Amino acid sequence: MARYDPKSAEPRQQARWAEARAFVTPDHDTGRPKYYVLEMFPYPSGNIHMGHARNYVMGDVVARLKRAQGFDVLHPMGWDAFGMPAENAAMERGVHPGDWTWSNIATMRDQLKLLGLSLDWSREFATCDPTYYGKQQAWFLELFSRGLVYRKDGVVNWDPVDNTVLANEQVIDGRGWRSGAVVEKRKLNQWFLRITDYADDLIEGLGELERWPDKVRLMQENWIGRSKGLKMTWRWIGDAPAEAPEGLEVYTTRPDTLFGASFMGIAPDHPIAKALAEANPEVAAFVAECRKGGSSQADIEQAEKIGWNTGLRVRHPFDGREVSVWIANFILSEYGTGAIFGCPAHDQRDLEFAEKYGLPVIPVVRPEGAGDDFVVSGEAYVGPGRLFHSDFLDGLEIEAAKAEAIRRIEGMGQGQGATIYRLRDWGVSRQRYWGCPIPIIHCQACGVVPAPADQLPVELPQDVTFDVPGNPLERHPTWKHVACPSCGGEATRETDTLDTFVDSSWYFARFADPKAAEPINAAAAARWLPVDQYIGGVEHAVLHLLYARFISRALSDAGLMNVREPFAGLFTQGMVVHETYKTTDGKWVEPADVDLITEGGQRRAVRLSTGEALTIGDIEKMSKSKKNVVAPQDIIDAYGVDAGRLFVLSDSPPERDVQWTTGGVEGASRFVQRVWAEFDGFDADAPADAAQAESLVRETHKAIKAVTDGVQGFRFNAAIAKLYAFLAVVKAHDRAGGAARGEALSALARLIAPFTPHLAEEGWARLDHTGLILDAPWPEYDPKLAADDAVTLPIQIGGKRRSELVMPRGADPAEVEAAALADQAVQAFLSANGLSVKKVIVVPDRIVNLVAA
RNA sequence: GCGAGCGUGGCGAAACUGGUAGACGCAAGGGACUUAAAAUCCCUCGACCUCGGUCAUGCGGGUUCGAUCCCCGCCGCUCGCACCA
Repeated sequence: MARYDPKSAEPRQQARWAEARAFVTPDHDTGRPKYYVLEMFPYPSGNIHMGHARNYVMGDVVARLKRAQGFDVLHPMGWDAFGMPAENAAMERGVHPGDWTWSNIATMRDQLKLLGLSLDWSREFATCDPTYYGKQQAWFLELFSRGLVYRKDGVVNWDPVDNTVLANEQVIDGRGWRSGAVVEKRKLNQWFLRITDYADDLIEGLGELERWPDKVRLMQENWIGRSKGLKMTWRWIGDAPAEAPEGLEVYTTRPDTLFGASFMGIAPDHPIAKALAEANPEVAAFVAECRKGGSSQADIEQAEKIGWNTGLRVRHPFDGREVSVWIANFILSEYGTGAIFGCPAHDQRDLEFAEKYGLPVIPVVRPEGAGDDFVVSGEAYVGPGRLFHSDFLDGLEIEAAKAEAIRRIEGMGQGQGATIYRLRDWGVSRQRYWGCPIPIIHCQACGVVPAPADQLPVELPQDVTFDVPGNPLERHPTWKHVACPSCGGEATRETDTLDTFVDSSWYFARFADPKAAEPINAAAAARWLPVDQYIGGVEHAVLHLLYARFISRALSDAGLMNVREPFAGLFTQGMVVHETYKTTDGKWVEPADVDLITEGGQRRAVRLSTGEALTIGDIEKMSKSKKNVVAPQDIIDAYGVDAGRLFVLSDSPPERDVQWTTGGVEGASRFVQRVWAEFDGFDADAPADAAQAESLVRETHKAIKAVTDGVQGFRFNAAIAKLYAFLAVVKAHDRAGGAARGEALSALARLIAPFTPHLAEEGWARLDHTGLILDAPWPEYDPKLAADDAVTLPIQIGGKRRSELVMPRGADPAEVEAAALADQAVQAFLSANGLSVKKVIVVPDRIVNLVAA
């Protein structure tokens, strides 16, 4: 009996699949139901790492299961190939971004193929290919013609390291999501996509996404940040500032507290504040003071509220009081109208401000039971209650008071109920070379002119230089100079390129027919979309996943697509993490150079190359900087890809991080060997022991049920545990005979196939099945065959297990009760403790509980 | 601060709708085979003790015949958002 040799088996089976073109998805409708499995496509950084491997193996398990269950499965792969790292490589090494990217793709494609994934490589594309981004330009212009693309001067997030603009979604804790540099504010003329037009629709759509994690839906909802309130104007007392002749417009979600207003606040960069600053150096100095202080967590918590009394005054719309207008550092110009009315009694920030500047604090909502003497200090009252000190609102509950206040203000013509959003339009201009050129031409005479359809794709020039900072397209000698398509005069191309998140916001639709002349082949998209199961990291919860939902809506409204929700099911997988090791002088050491020793319950680490003792550090995401990386290639060389595939899924639930350990993958490898030993030792003519045969059939069907449920429910770790247990059962039934064992092994081969496809094929062939296990149907569960004749019922007394009872399945509860009461151990326990049975609970085929006293 | 999630052996974790807590794997210990080691196979493995029990799913309460699971209040960790009016 030979050991299983993955080194020969895995290439052999991969060659069989390739020869059969097994994963090429048919373009025509076969009458079978469709299933579209997609993993977030990779950025071609250079190498496939363990995180990629786990992600793609998960998708592969789903793809292989669905295929066996009779679906036509679309499972494509491509490359999110534009982006900064290619330009960094160009700057550091003088290599062209395109050459660097395509060479990485070639490497990673080969690495990916070693994983034995059931991918349809015939549909592969890279977003940096003009045949892809040209189509993107086509739909971009369609959205432009529909008014969803526009240009405006705006304050943007500027990443000083990457020298480019970032979308709000790409700024994390005040830093660039890629570079980690502190983001600056800059004023630039930028292209925007009107995602805010879809704010409501994007929120409504979340409700239907039942197969999305609640967490992601909630994150998107919070990101869009819809709030309902009142936009109203406060009329000036005295001369009106030129910037706001009608009055000061504010937004509030608490119109019920209007009678508690004690000051007005405007943002330091509100137009009125700006005008005042220009006229008065003292105001300018104050405004500059406000800009200090970062946006990190600590900065905000420590930042003191500061204000400047402008001397401007407005009149309260209800009681006619005079209210002074302050510039305040805690008011955001980008949210609402950039101005508020301050109600210190019921807003913590307003309270801190009012207490600092000695402004009145007027409570207007009091909790149940509080009297007219209810006062607020130190902590604003934000709980429920009824209105008081509020004239016509007195006695109303908060919601009713809000409605009444809005009705009155509307009646006075000083405002109306309004819904506002935190979501901003998506700034897509990037001052970079390695991206999709924005297909726009600027003409002195005609203004902004779209590139004509017959000039698409607007291709990137090849001859560019990276020896100086800035945008190579901008300084290219000829590229941007073109004739205006409209008047024929001298004109220049837009030199900004699109945010790479635009590239990934529609690629899933392109996979339906990647060679189509139009951006999206309507018939193919109708067949395949939406993606039935999408798998990727949770880090894209409000980036890629929100953009893709928006673009799908926009393209659908433009008639280019037919699915508004692109991803019917979403799964966010955890990372691969690994222990870290450090020398005493603080240098990281890679796991391959570490020996782990357990002595007297203590684990310690020793460096293999030098023998020195190492410190065992935290378990962290695999990263080059911490050197805690294990390359998929090395695992494949040492254990075979099936063992690696099995281990990344076996040790933790897929949504959680999995800790890579050598011991763990060795265990998986042992399992592979043991499974092979069972296949290899199979004798179809072995005589059968009837009882064992019957028992094995039962166990086989139980395993089919458990594994199928586990895989379908994304509980891969539990499914694999059942497979381990089933193998032990098969081994134990060594006298079950050729027929029963043949069936059990056939089921085992098919059940492990999604996880260890190469081993499964080898076993399938050894069991004398013809053809590929890929084409074999998923084993069918028969509940009748899985049912035990007898069940073991625990007997509890007062909720604690005291004995057990073996009864026929479906036994009459009265009989079970009688048998439980007659049980010797039960009788002994009762008499020893002087108890008698007061009540008997029988849960059929599960448990018996005796209530005794 | 707001929102969400999670706390189970030495470790990763199971337990599908409230019904025998700890499946499966790792580590550890013992044994078989071997001149020896590796590999492989078998056994043990939550804690405590009088070996029959007692206590155990972060802590304290509650509901229930019965709670890892449901409810209330704490504590801890992780993630997301954050001066959003």
